[in-house]
Amino acid sequence: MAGNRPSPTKEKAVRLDAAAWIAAAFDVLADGGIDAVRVEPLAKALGITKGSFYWHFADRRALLDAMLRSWMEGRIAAIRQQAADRGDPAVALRQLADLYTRHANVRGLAIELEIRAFARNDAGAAAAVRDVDQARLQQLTSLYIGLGWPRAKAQSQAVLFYSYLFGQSLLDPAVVTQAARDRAVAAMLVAPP
Amino acid sequence: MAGNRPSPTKEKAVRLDAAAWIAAAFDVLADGGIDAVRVEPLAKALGITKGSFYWHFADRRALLDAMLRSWMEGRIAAIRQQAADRGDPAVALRQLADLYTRHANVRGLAIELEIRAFARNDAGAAAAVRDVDQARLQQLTSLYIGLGWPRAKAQSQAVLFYSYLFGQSLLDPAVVTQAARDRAVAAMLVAPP
DNA sequence: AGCTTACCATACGCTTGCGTATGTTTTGAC
DNA sequence: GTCAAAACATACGCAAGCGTATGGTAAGCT
Repeated sequence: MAGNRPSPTKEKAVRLDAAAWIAAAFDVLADGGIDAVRVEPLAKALGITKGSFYWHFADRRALLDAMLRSWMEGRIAAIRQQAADRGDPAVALRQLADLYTRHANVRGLAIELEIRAFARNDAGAAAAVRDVDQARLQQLTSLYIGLGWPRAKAQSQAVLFYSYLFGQSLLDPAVVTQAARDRAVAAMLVAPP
Repeated sequence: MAGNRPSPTKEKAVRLDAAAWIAAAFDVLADGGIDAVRVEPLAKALGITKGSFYWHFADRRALLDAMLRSWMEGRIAAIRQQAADRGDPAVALRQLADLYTRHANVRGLAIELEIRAFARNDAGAAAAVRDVDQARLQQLTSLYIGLGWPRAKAQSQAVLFYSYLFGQSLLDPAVVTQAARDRAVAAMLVAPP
């Protein structure tokens, strides 16, 4: 026949690797949740068939595990990155608070929340979340210690800070004013006792 | 044949109503998430066929909506109940904190978290969650006002308190000591400024 | 050029779950 | 007891997705 060549417009017959599948999977995860990341719809979204998928992955579970590993390593790398920067602990805490309370990084937050939802019913996801939480809480604790807090209180304050950021991200933006959010953050960034 | 009467042991051919279906649906919701509440498995768990289900409900969505309505009305009724009690605001806050941070009401918390996860991808669920949050935040604000806080600070403190409870409930119990949780709660129950 | 390997397409069988259609049985009113 | 309505059973068609099997094509090596 005539017009049925592999690239009708401009796509030059892209060959995909596992990373491309994972990236696409994170896209549908961000809006749709873990149950939306299915291989056939994913293949359709990528303009390819699932023959490719089962070349790169053993099965659907392998993709999910790869996503969890990728997410975990990314988060922990980000922490090490930030820990290495060694700026003022106060501004570091404020930056973190702003990142989560002022709707920057919407996609990252969506992914995080979906993974946490997944973790409620999946041991592997729960392990990944646990490790990330542990690393972040350690980081936050050391920040509070850097501000002059005694160890025990720095730890509980880190728990408070961290828990608040996630809890608040679960609330509908309409029910809480930005001013209330800011005051709540300010209440957690008080001077050490 | 011989032993094939409708009730082999003691079940006396229970007739179900919509409420029974909803109750069973909350059970599988609590562990399994919203995608686990499917009509055929639900029927099997109830020892009945889906012929019953489609008598009581138009379709699966109708069940989900009924669950959301039931959950929302229950939560708001609980708030009114507690608001009517009119005890000491301090003990009321402490009771709430204990309820969420000391693993009482595991099932209720699981349901709540799953509904919140559902709300991320469903407008109806989001509306229910929003209404409940609004009512609870109002209640918490009035409690803080009862403690002597000025209105604006009472509001942001309520946001802090409420967000913390949920954020902390997302954390793996293993990464946070109970002592840290208790200290975090204590930090939110300080005297008014 | 020929061969191999990586990557993708196609086609199939299978399971799960939705919703519908059409029987049966149970229950309460009379 | 009769009858109508309520509650459930049974059986079907259908679609979505998983995983497999197998064939085809493009790249690189030699």
